[in-house]
Amino acid sequence: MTKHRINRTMVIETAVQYVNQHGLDALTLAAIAQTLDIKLPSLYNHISGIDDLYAALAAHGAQSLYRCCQAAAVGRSGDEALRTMADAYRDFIRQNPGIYAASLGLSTLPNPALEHANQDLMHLLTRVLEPYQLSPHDTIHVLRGLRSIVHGFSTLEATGTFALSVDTTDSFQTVMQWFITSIASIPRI
Amino acid sequence: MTKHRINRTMVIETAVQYVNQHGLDALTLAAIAQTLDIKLPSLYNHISGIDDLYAALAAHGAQSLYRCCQAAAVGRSGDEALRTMADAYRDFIRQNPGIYAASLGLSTLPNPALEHANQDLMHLLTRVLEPYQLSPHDTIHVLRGLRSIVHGFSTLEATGTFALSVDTTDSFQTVMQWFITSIASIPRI
DNA sequence: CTTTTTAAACTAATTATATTAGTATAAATA
DNA sequence: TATTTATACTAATATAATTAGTTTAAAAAG
Repeated sequence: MTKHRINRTMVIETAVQYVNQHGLDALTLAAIAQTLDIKLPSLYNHISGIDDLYAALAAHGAQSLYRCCQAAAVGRSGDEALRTMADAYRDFIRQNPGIYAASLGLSTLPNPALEHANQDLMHLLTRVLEPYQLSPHDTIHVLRGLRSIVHGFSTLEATGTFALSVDTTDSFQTVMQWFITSIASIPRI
Repeated sequence: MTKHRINRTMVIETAVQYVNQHGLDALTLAAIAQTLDIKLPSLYNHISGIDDLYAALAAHGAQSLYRCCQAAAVGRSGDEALRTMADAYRDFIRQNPGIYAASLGLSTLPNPALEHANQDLMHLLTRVLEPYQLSPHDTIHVLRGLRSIVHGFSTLEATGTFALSVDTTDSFQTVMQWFITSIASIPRI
């Protein structure tokens, strides 16, 4: 009789698939155990509990999002880089709603891997903003504005807040273009 | 021996206080029952279950938010009205994080009262945008942009995503001013 | 190759939460 | 005053997370 030989990576990968298909709120250890064809308590050989799993999903999500944005920025600069990264960020949320929700890290526990990935993303955005020669102060404002628009638009879109009358991609790109134009008109140092 | 004579309004009000203090995720029927000094199953005389309570909180939150924004717009117009409403929206989220989270209505169940309150808010914003004489199409883009910025900024702020280096109110008002300036520069009909 | 150790599965039991069923009683009404 | 109704209760069930303790297959040591 063969043992299952599950490992931590398999548990997390299974949970990633699960939350993207069924939503973060639907995540239960019972569901993950059943998918892996083991009994629920056996999961505790690989994770220390459901909070550990949440933390792993959060870090995984933030790292995936970072790589996604990084890939979008390769070989581009200025307005075009910002547009492409914004589209990539939104697409990531559309295709990975559960993992993105996890990456917002509702838990109050410290999560170094999550924080590191978030910092990587901030550094990437900061580098893309360099050609605009903004003051450090204005750079922070722009970073916060960018993230607010992309995060806000995508989550409202995901929760079905927007009516169906007008194409959401059209709205998103229009709003992004307004913001990018605003950046260009900020007084330089 | 006196009976407690709880009613539905008291249950919902208790839950409102509770989620704003402890977060939406911490809401349990046991906690509400204990606060009201009754046994848990007695709550079922006033609500049909926890999903009913979630729905009631969502409607309550959206209605409160609407009244908040409405009050902020009284006696103001144009850029000033937009600025004041945006500040009111953000302040509402800061002061009522649990109820705002509930109003985003993660549940997939239909919630007429919630949808009605959301429509009221959209109509209010649409009226405030009238002086800008935008096309219906552009009005939709602006509404979605406004909501994305305010919602996105406030939720990222609430989850502690922003570093502490620069005052968040400064960032918020700066980003809002950029957006309002963008609206003014949209070609008219 | 055999023995020992370790990792990872298991069963069983506990706690917390939501829910339902059925009962008792205070308050409102006829 | 008698009846009805609303609202509280106790008791029991289902699902979920967790812990304790046991078994066994795989890996490592001899």
